[in-house]
Amino acid sequence: MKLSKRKEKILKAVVESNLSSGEPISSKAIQKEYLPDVSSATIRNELMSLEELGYLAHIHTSSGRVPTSEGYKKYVQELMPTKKLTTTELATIQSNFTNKLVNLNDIIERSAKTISDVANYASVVYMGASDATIQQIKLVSISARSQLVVVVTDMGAISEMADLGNVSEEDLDEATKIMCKLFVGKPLSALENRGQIVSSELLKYKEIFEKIIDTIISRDDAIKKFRVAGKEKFMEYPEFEDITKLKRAIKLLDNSDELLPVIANDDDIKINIEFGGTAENPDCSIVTATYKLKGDKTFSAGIVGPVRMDYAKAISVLKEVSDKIKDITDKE
Amino acid sequence: MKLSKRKEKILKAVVESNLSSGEPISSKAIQKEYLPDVSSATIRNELMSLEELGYLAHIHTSSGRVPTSEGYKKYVQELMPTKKLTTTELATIQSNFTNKLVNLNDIIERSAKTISDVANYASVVYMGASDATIQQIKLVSISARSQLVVVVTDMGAISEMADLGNVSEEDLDEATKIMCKLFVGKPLSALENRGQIVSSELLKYKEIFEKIIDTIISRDDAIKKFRVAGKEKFMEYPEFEDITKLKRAIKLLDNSDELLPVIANDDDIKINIEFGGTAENPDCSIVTATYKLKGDKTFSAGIVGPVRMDYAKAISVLKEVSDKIKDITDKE
DNA sequence: AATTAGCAATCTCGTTATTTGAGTGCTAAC
DNA sequence: GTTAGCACTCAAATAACGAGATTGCTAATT
Repeated sequence: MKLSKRKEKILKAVVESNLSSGEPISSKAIQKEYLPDVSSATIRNELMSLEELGYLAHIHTSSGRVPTSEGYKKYVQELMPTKKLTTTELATIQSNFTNKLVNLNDIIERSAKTISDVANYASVVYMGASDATIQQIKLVSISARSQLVVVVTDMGAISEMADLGNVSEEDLDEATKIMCKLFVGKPLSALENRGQIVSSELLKYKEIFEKIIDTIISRDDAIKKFRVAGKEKFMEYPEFEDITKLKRAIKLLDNSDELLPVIANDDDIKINIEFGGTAENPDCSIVTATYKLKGDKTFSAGIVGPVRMDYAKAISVLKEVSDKIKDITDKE
Repeated sequence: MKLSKRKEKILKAVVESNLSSGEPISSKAIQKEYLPDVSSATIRNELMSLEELGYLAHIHTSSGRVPTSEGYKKYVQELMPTKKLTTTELATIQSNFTNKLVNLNDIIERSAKTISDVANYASVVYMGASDATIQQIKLVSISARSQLVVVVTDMGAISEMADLGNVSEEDLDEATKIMCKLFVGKPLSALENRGQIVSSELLKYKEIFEKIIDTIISRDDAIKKFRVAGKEKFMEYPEFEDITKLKRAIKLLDNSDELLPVIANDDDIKINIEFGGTAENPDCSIVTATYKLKGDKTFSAGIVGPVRMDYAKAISVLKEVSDKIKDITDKE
């Protein structure tokens, strides 16, 4: 439903005041600071009406109004001015992405940290793919009984120590060659269907291959990478001074893999906001940005903060960082 | 100074009561629960004496006694019974170290997590060496313009993407061979003194080498590995309900590299306790265990919790985990 | 019909007083 | 050296009170 111009103005006033102060606002204060042309009584009438519509709430009979989650939603969707990041903030982001970042792990770590630092809320970043393509496999002998298995995919390199037993340098080279021949260019999931691979060459090194495949498959970060940053930011907001609320919020981030949309449907960046978070976590809001990258990869970043969040800034930061990621990954 | 048997009993009672309840204890309660044979008045006299000696303190005229840091220290050093871990706890630790853990990073991560989980306090683990010996260097071509540099040392493997420009497969192999010839068996720090290496073979690939060396040196985790776990455990203790204290404690862990003794002087495990932590952080106690591993490595693990900490358990956990580490690293 | 002024009613918050109860420290007796 | 007894101290809980802010309603005004 469409609100009257004046109702919009008032809702905007309540939200923005709450955003900066965290406190409820009174009709008188609205009049003084936002709408000097009408009386506080009129504003009071409008407030009552907005409350009936579900956008505002009352703590008790005689204290000012606060926006509900619905109110915040309305504000973000219809009333919020787009906020440009300051040059300082843009510079901070820029400086975090100037260094060469070729390693995917570094990229998501840096992203999470940057988002959290600039927005000043906790953040979580995900990058994943439905599958990854194997580009290289190398076996490096370390000591008599231990070897390093390196598998390079378009999702980055996994290196993992393996205990293959006593294998000669020649056998190792031979095994490497065979594995490359069989698997390079294939998807990582091909390793899992090992039963289907029948190869006379494979037979000789069967035991070794089994171990290597086990080693790789056990790495659940091979095609999915999560990173959380800035949990401690919650401590800066009075909403979370109550330690039980703080605990709840932190717990939310510990299960962050359920927080982000991990599949992008669109080439364009898609912003989603959960106002008042989940049912168990009504104190948090979650802003997420998701999009497709080259090669069937999904990038997804989220900001988790209080419902009283600077949504405009959160969105700007997510967009800015997402752009940087796009730049980096497109170059490859 | 040696305390009388009865004073010892009373100090023990105060500490143990405080340990479990967190509250001050009164003379009457001590009588009832710990020393039914003497009157509360006698106990009061002893309490006064113990207070004069600096082991106990008074919040105000009429509330029970709490141990001071000195009191805790005395307790731990002379009065504390050694506490065996329960079979469940031992099993938990065991299960965390059964899987093959060949990767050093995994070891310290697992150690930190295990310590934190079993002791129920925050933990920090360090493993480092004055230097690491290079065992292998490999360059793996990923795409036309990017390569993976793998350097294996006795401190684990570092793999890092590098942008060496357009290098042919043959040149890469050749460069690998030369680097191995020059550096395998040498300490990692040899890479830093690159100026001293004059080699005619090196000249051809000078640019590549420079880049590789930069890549490796920039990894400060090559010979020093830190891990913190369980920061959120602080939230479970009433001492840290006050959010400013919580912040202080978390900050302490963020600078955890200053927390642990990073040089072991002795082959035997050495336990150290800072009662009442540092000057800026009088609410925390820090229990550390340090010892030498094979090959000039130092292992150091710490537990950070409230002064009112279960020191017996903390020490047992650190010892148990340290033993596991010893087992693993000795096997190599 | 919309707006406004006026006012009673409501509720929070800070202050002050009062009480209660636990615990100590001292003294004198054992 | 130990203990009983008791005055004294202090924190924490409770109540009472007033000040201040804000609403919601009603009646007057535009």
